[in-house]
Amino acid sequence: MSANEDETIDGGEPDAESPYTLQREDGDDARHVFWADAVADRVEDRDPTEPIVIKGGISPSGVPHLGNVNEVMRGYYVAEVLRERGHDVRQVFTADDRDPLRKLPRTLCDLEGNLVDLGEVDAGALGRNLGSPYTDIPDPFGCCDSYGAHFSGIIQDSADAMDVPIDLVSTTELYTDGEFDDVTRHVLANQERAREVLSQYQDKVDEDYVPFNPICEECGKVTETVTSVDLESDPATVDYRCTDMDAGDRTIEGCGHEGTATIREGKMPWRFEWPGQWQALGVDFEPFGKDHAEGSWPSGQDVARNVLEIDPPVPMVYEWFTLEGEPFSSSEGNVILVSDVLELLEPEVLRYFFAKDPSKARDFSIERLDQLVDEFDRFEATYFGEVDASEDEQAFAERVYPLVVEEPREERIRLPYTFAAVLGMFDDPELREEVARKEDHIPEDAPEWAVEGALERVEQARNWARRTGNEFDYELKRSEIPEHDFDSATEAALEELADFVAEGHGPDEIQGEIYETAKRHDVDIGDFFGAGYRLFFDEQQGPKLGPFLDKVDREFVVARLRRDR
RNA sequence: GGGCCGGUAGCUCAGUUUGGCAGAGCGUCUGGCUUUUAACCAGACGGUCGCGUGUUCAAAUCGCGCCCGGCCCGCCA
Repeated sequence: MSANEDETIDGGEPDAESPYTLQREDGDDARHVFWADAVADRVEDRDPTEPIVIKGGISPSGVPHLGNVNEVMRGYYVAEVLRERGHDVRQVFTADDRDPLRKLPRTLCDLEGNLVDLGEVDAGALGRNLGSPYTDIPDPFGCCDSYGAHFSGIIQDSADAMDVPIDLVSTTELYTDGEFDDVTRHVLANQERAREVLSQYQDKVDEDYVPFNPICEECGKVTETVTSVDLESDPATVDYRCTDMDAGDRTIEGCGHEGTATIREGKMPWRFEWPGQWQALGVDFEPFGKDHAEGSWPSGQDVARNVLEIDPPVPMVYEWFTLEGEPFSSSEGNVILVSDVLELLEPEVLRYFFAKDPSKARDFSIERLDQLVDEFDRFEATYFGEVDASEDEQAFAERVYPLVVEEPREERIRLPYTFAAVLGMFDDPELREEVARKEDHIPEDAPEWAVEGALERVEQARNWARRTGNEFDYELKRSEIPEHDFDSATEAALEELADFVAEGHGPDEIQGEIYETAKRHDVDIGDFFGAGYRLFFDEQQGPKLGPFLDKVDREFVVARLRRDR
């Protein structure tokens, strides 16, 4: 915050601390190749008490897609850097599960991450719960304690799958367990101050605004009309009337009930709840998406300083990324979960993706996933000094690679991703290994664990090829011969090639014979290969044919070359 | 309309704080691997660094103006 010395703390003006932390490094700070080091410097500048607390959080409102993983991974790297520097760090993740359901999601997902249309669950039950906190709504899948618990659980699973230790904190529990008592009471005791501060950011804040929304004991909905506040009770209470609530383009009707709720039976509005979490949890750093940068953050840090009288955490805005060039949208089906991604690549590749500069907008593309994996492979090879790389690349790899993988091990083997995809056409693991060795992708003396690790990628790359249906998705057309139309010369050449294969030759001989046969019959070599790919894959291109024909059972190959079956 | 972030090769991205020859990988093309088809090797092609302008010996980098995309400026999170 030393870049802007002139911030005003007179209460009349919003403070001007920019959340674009990565753009505001001070001249006297060391220059870092890794953004998390710059953030860690800023955290240390606060002289934080241990453990240092790093937070992320989302509202468990529906399908937790890959974009939400920013909330976990960005904090994780800062946490790891601080741990490296000898600090005790706690990474918490709040499930903001006392938020009310404001509209019906069109798409949900089960615990395995399978997308499920709203129509396939009890949509009526969900509809009756509009306006109620996520933790009070029954799980539409019936497998968890509540709607909120269902989606929080998926977030926890995602973090586990990426090997990131988080303390998942339920915001509902912060209220019900009384951990929010002090901060809620403080805000209510300083209502006027609270109104004064927030009114600078929200026009709707007027004389009647009370920064607490009780849950109606009659209908269970979060409601907004508080008629009086009693701070003498313990816990404090509010009287309320259950009135209509605006929710986007529609209104959620209140039941009209008049009652009393304790401050454990409701919630603060987000603009206070967020800073309240900073205080109750002692947060030192929190990354957030760019949607918060010009709205919640300015008001949040103002509330922190001038209502709660605490220092807000070090902020960091991250850019959103897109999926195949389009925004994430579960209703449009443009969504992908961590569990989906981990069927396509290793966790460390995904961790690498989140180690890149958070201030850059990026696209995550399944179609071109091979580019990301290749980039990771190069990053890894750079760390081990196996490729020529620029100074910048080297410096980045040296600094970041150890944080991305569980343990740097030089003997690790990475099959090139597209090669692995092609190997996926063999179901037999031994065959995969044999071909990979033959093509020099596995060294003679490779340790067993490294070979196993390398072959795991075959399964993932095959999933990728199948999912995208791309040019690496070779499927041996075993059961039925593909449609074909060859001239007589080609047919004669195929006969001869069949005879050659029937005699029993090795992969290299078969490869050579393909050329020879084509030449003898005056068939264009490219066309002849094409005929082979047509017969076996119903494609125009394919894997190197000699070794392939050598691997598939001979009887079938001979018969197929003769077009017998 | 106002504020903020982003825009670098066909694609994915480094490089922008602290000005110093425009970079990498992939793709493409050419050649090689005593035979074009997952691989490998060598080379080539590929750029108005969104546009304009100012400062400077020197600008992708700094200033100003503009264009495009996104986010925020109601509510909610």
